[in-house]
Amino acid sequence: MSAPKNTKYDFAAIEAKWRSHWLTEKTFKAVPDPNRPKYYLLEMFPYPSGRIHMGHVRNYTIGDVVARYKRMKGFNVIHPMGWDAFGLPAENAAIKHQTHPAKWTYENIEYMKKQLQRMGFSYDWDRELATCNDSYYRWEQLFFVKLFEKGLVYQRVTTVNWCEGCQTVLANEQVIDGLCWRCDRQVQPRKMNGWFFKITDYAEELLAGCDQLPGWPEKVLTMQRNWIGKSVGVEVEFPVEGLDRKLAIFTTRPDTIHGVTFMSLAPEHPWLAELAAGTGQEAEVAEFAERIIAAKKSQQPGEMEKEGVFTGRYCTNPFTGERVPIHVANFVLMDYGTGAVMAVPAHDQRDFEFAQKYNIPIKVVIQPAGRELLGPTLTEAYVEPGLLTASGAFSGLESEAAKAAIVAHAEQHGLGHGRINYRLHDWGISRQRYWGTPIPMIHCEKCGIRPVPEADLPVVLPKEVTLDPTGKSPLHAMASFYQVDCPTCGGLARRETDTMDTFVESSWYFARYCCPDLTTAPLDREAANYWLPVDQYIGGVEHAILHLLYARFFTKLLRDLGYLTIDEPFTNLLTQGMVIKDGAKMSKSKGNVVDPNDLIERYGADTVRLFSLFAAPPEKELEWSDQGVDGASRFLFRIYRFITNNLDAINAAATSVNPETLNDPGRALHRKVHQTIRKVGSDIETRFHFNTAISALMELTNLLFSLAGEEAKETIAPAVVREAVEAVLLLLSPMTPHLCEELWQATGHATPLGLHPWPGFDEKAATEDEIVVVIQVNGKVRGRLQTTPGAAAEPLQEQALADPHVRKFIEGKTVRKVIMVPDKLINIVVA
RNA sequence: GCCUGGGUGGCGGAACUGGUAGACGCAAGGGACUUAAAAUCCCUCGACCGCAAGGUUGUACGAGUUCGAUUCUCGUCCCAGGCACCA
Repeated sequence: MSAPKNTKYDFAAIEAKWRSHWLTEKTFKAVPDPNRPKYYLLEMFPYPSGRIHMGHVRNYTIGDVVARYKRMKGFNVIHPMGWDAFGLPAENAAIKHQTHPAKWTYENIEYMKKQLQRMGFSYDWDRELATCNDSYYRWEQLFFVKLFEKGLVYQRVTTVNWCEGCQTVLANEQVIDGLCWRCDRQVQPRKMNGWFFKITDYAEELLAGCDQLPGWPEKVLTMQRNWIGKSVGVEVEFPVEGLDRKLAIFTTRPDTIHGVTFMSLAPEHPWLAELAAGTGQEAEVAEFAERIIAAKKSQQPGEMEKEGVFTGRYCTNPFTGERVPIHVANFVLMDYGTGAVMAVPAHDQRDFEFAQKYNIPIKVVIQPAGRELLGPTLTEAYVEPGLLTASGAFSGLESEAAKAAIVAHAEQHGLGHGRINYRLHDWGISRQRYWGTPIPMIHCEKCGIRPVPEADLPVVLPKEVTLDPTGKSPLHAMASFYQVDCPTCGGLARRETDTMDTFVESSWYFARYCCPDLTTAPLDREAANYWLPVDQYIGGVEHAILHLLYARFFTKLLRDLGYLTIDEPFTNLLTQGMVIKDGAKMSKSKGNVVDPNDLIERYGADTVRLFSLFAAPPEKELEWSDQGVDGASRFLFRIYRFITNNLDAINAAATSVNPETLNDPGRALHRKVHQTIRKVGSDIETRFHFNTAISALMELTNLLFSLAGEEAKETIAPAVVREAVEAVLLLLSPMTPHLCEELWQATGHATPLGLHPWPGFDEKAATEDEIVVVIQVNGKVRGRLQTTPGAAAEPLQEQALADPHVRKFIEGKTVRKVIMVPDKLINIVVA
């Protein structure tokens, strides 16, 4: 193998060779081995949308480097890949192209799998799974039935988020700014029957767990904490005048309860008509509520002006006995707390604005230190803590103490009780579409809702269907599917025709990878105990709430069903940044999309991998640059050329270096080799900064080429050159595995690099024997001294003071002190 | 409005724990090789002053702490992401 000076290497041939080698040899097959430490590396699996995009390339390249690195470090690495294969795009594409979602999906999987293999990712393909396969989703149905029996799954009618475009319901997490997360259409409230997972039962544990995840980015944890939205407060009941009813409100500010001057109810509050009845306000209240509810359907939520109407009825403040008028207000939410709010205009900005608009009294009950507030002169609500005033027996207490005292009082006198509220709602998982996991439930008129008996599972999604162009699920009208016998009474019953949210599949796939082919149970205890939890999870931040919260929740569910023993699925999380081009996210509409296929074709997979690692640290955005790719490609060509042009010398060289016998350039290269091994290892290990690891390797090769290339002035020991070449190949191999394997083989190695141990470094060899110490005068660099590490301070200091250039800056001034930082600098302070 | 991040050359980005700011790469300019181009190789490259040695200045802006600040503290401005009538 020898190459003319300037040729490029045949990356297509080299990559094809190693690609098929890895596949046929099953180099990356993961087998449990109790004697070796395991390492579970996982990247978020893709939706098989057709072809991979640059985001996948980046995500999976980062993961692959870590997987390969950990393997070389001696870990038993599991690195699986699969397909998040249920979902709407398949159904929509099938409708559009007159095909079947399964056909579309499996064809995409086949194509994308080839693409991933072309990138050289070190997956154990024997563990591949697709969630649309009944061998996968059948277990999900089993979980569903078991959870139903435990009361963690239930059905109810509620107002849901309906997307007309997708013809289905969305979870709260899937509604972004009032728009559908997938098609950007305005979401509408609609009353519907649906299935829910009781995630709120786990709210507290999910929240507390955030403190047990030091390997997660703080940003993601903050987002999850906010989403769960815990607030501690009290529920108090206000008796309604003239009706045998008590109006319940939730508040986190019981300390302000003596300042209540009105009540506000949500427009959806079920008591409105009853409250207004007989007061003369009936028509106005009904009309107002209707108008506001209608407005919510078409308008994006946002800050709107506070508005309301008096219901004509009063209730009584149980603490003061005061009469409190009840209003309907547009800013009160029905689905948080009780849908009714006690209004304290002096200490809540919303209530303040409302009270001003409708001339409702403002009663100050909290006074700040050092000034006195008066209701009529307030310009905004005072929301900070302070001392209670005009609050009966509680006057004079500090707000925090007053909260506790007032809650205690309420509980003692039966006026209310302490309560914790969460912003998090139960997870609605019913989807009215076809391409998903059938919900294994049966509706019987006589027996009610019955789960499909375990022996009858799975409920297979029927393949022979004709899709309706509107998106309406064919299951709803498919008698052969929905007509079943009731498992309890045997009478005619109706099978549930909704399917599950696809986030259910992605909530436990990481566990199924431990035993993807097991047919007798969803999970193999032993395998799961060995491999789980995932040591490192890598994916986009866009899943910070949705997928990552659901997966944490499901892990706890499966633990409580006895399938898993872990509490948290992912020990460490890396959220990689987006790939952008010309400052914007790649998108068809902007026309700035880069197709990985074209790049692989033109530069080879190794170059594409190298550039995506080099251009930015993983958590930051990556600005794609065509010229940058050229640079990465040049670097690999230079390595190839150097090694092939010097192959005979390298192969003839001794395999160990004797530092004693080296000349200066030889020692310099030897030192650089060991410094580079140290730096690349720590850059990958401690912070995934592949960009600096690569730049260190570039420095090493630059030195190697200048000292041992054709322009070199002095010849250096071939053993050092060999050492340098081997270090470059080993250190670079997780990033550009094909080329490195090829050159590794060419330099006479029989075992593949992928299974070779990561090189160690010699601290002594890495130590500089000459260093430069900077001389500063008043913090400004005025000179430099060459010395050896650990040189004595005194003579150095003298040398510094004697330096002719330095003298110019000291002359005529007194030296106040001299600061010495060993092996770094000398700062002479003069005045 | 609130909560996170972040602001360093023409560009992507380096700088460990407060110690030589700008590693590495890209672009640009100059040169070598070539009939020519591509490729490759060599040199220069924050700004200002200077023939040079060298000096001044410079990490969004303004203060502060320190012998010394991109790094720590306070204030201001700007950008990105998340949440947003949650009582």
